[in-house]
Amino acid sequence: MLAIELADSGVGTRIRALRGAMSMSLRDLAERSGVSAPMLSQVERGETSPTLQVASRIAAGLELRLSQLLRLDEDGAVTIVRSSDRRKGPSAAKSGHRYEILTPPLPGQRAELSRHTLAPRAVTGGPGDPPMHEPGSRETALVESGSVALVCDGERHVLGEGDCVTFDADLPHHFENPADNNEAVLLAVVSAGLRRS
Amino acid sequence: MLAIELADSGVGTRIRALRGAMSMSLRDLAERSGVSAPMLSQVERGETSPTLQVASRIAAGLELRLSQLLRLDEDGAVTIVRSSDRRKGPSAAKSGHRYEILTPPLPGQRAELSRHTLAPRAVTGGPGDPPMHEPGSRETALVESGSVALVCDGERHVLGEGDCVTFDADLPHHFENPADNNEAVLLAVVSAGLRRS
DNA sequence: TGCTTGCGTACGTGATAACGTACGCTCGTA
DNA sequence: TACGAGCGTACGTTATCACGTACGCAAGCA
Repeated sequence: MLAIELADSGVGTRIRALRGAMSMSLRDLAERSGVSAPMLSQVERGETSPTLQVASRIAAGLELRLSQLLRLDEDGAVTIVRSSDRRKGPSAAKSGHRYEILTPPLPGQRAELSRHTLAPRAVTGGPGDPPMHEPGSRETALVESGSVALVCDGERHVLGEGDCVTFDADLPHHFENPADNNEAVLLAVVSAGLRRS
Repeated sequence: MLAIELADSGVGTRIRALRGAMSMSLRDLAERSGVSAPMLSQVERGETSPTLQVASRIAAGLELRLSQLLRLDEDGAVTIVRSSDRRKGPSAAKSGHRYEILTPPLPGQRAELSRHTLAPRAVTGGPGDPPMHEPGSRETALVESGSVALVCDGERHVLGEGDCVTFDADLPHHFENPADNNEAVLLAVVSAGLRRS
């Protein structure tokens, strides 16, 4: 009816380009994929939206996984967060702890990278800080400069510049800067726990 | 007819799991996605193979891109190219690229942190470098010092010091140091694709 | 010119995807 | 027990996907 360009998500154009790049005819790809040549033609021109079944077969004929084929036409495969354009935590007015999140706020993001700066004697875990982590998540922290103490589940571990620590992020924990004069900077990677089914 | 399990690529099961994780009913997702509840039910049970159109709408209702949704069920079937067994990469004798892996080789580790150093004009992806990443994985790179160009899926992105980029790590990609004089250092976080539940 | 070979696309038919409606089911609640 | 309210699924109809066939077209060769 009104399906003027509903199906045109760009996949068709991409398929045609890939097929051309492999110098295959519609019938060639038809034989490889098990999808009829007229069907391929319609899909390539965006006149119809194939089912996942046939789309998967088409991708296979192009020696791709369907997700790979589709991803080519989805923006967001590459996301750049400029140093000037960061999500920042609250300023370190009182706590002496400030941080910025380096990874974009995309769904499907499974690891979050953040940089934390601790003033002398400052401690993470103040009000406004990310309170806790999802069960099953793990955290890796790399000391960029200065010195940092990790207090995790009651135990205290002192880390020097360049040291790297990995621990279960769903345990109660916080970082401290034990120095009296020097700022400390650390990078934290929090990887989410696996989803339950 | 014979369509016993033709449509069962597992995506239905995955949709049902994701919907449950968000504690949504079929009608909830129906409203969000614009796909009827009975249709969703059939898709979830693998009784029918949705078109790319509706599959895309379903993914949107789950706040995912279709490629992300599909990728979750494809990783199990694919051969895994392990990045590296050793903790340290080869010395940068010729390529001008050396790296070290900062995270421990523990089972259950879902994010790997590594630091890469690129000599002037050096390029990653040489022989001995980790060739590619597991399907479904994503990579985040932070430029510690110098300047770096990311070439991902044919497109080139130039990053300055402090910039951070996130992209699908199973796309063909490599880093270059475009400078003639200065070394470049970058941190890379590779988060593995989700495994089957 | 005429024939052949290959390309991509219009056509008509059967299969099926997608919809709206309505049913059976398990809960809390009166 | 009765009764909504919520869930997921069976049913029948319509839209359309997917196929096989057949057509128009351009290029290579007698």
